Amino acid sequence: MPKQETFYITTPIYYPSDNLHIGHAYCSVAADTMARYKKQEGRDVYFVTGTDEHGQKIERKAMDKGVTPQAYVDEIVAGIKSLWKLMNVEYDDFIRTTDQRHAKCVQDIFKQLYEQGDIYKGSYEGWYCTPDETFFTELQLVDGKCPDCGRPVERTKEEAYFLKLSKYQDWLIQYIEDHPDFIQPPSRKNEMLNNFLKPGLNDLCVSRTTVKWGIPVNFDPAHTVYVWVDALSNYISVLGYGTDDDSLYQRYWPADIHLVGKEIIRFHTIIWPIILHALGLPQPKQIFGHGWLVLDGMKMSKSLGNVVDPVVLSKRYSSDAIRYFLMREMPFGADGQFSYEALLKRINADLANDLGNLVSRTVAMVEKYFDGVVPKPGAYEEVDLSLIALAEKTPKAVQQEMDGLQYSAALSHIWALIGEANRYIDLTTPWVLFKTDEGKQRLQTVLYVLCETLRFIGVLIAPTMPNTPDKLFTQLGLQDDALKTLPSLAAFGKLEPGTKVAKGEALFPRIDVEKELKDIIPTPKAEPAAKAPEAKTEISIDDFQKIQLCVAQVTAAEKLEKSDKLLKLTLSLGPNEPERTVLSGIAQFYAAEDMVGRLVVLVKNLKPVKIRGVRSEGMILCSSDADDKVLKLISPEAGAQAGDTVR
RNA sequence: CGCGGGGUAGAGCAGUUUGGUAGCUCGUCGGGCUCAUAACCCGGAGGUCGAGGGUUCAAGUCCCUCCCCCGCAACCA
Repeated sequence: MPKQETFYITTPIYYPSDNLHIGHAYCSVAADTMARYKKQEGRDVYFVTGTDEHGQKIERKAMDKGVTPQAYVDEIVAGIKSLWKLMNVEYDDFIRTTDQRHAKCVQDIFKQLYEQGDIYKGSYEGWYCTPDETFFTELQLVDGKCPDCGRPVERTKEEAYFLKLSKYQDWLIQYIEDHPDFIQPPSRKNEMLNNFLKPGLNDLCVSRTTVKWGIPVNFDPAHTVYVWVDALSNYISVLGYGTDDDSLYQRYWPADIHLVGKEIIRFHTIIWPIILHALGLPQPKQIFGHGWLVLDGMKMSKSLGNVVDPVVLSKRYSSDAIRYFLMREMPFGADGQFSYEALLKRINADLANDLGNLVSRTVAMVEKYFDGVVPKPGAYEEVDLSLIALAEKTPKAVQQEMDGLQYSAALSHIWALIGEANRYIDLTTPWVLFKTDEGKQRLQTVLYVLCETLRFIGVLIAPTMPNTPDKLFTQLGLQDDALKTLPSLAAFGKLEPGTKVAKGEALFPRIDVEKELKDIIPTPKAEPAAKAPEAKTEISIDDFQKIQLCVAQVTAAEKLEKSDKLLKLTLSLGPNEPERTVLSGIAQFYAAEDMVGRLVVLVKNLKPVKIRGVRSEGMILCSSDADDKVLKLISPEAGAQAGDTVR
């Protein structure tokens, strides 16, 4: 038997500090769809996903919850695995960075790089936040303070290991330029070259002594392997690289595609190739940076509270519908809008009306006109041949788009065929044919052509929608698995006449969009606390006392660059408290210079947020009219002192 | 002058590499059909392709200038 051509595809390993959102699902569904497609083509496919479980953030989250980091991630990972099951993401292996096999591999890689001089011991100079036990670079600081807690930081040195990125920089530039497909889409390539590679690489700090939740450096246990050497190595540790049995590594490496989000393409196209090159290993064939699903123009993130839960959606509308939407709605590689309205309209228009209804009307006619038996076709006429020709060329068109990871374009070819099939019914008017004997003869051919076209469609949608083809084939009465394969689409007409169809439930029931939007938009997870209290909602004095208000004096003010509305204010809270920085959206009403010296009312214990890179520690009170057109500062009368309590 | 991406009908997008009547989906308006999931099919309306200048017989597409939006350094796909 000839050796099958292999295909190795990966998703990033996700960071399980929290449950995943629809954006993660987007990436995994894309990888899964490609894996299924390549399997259909007959390739020997290996598809890997996993989780990147180390680091301080998880350490802290676990501590807050009062559990061990391992227990914490175990629970999240269980949720992630059940999500993939729900969404039919069928991976061959799931790698966790806390797996023994992974840790061993990382330690070996680290050691080898150290021994050959690509990793060296140096010192990491940075800013240290003592209460948080965290290092930050100059750039990470916000106003010279800790970006996490806002407290002052001190300049400190920490002993650390470094990876010599600089040594390989010229090689990498050359490699990227010699391999135009290495980084996809091409815009990402330009970004990497111009922004990072050409200005020059700094050596990368790859160990920490302050973070304990990680893989220890085995020859220097005070150190923990930090981030990227740990995370990126998963792509080969999962294949058993460096172990006694590295058969998977031998079989599948180099990867055909690393699918990653655009925010981490940098690490995958700079650090990872350099690690591999230093180890003397071949490069992955392609790194594809896809875009983001954005919600109202905003990136989806937990902190913004605008995440969309794929579990809720999949359970409510079926995972096939969600998968279809994700792959169809936006071109892969670019950002795309997510909205519930777009989702529901897609489901109705494409899945219920076009596909579902086509199946429904075809099967219904076979039942009505031929007692449910797929008829035997006669001679094809022009109208038949034109649909047949389209059906026959669609697999090829789909293949071309899939090879370029253009999922949306691939699906639109399939839907063009669905559209033509619907049109074909109108052109041939089966209900008229049925009225005469001559017409009935002709009707046999028409319905056969439709049934066979449905077989084509069922096979073609399978990678994107794994559950639907079986339902479709069952209705068609198609049993023979050999007719459910991609190669079986080589020629039209393989469907055996004589099989019995069975009309079943609607493949995709129509959704009442307006009603549904009302039900789903205030998502189950929406936080009522985020809303301003209604006028009639009464609160107790205890509730009110949770809000600490105080008088503050503006000591400095400036307009925030690139912002129409924001002023950056520095506030004094009296001699005993540190100054605060607060952003306020009043620039259209107050000039920065007029603010200095004013007394304002500050919400003191508001959770700090980072806005446009600046940390805002509180909020100052204003009155506003109904449309927020007129804002007026609330100021205490003369005589109040900065730091006074307001109640 | 930091870098990259984007600005095309009410909404969401394709088209820009290789200049040649501006296209798709949804929505909207009108018609057809009755096999079907109030579905399907046909047709119409709706765009100074961000602004200005240039090259050309011809520019959404090439060149120049400008404006606006988004992202950009370390564990957010």
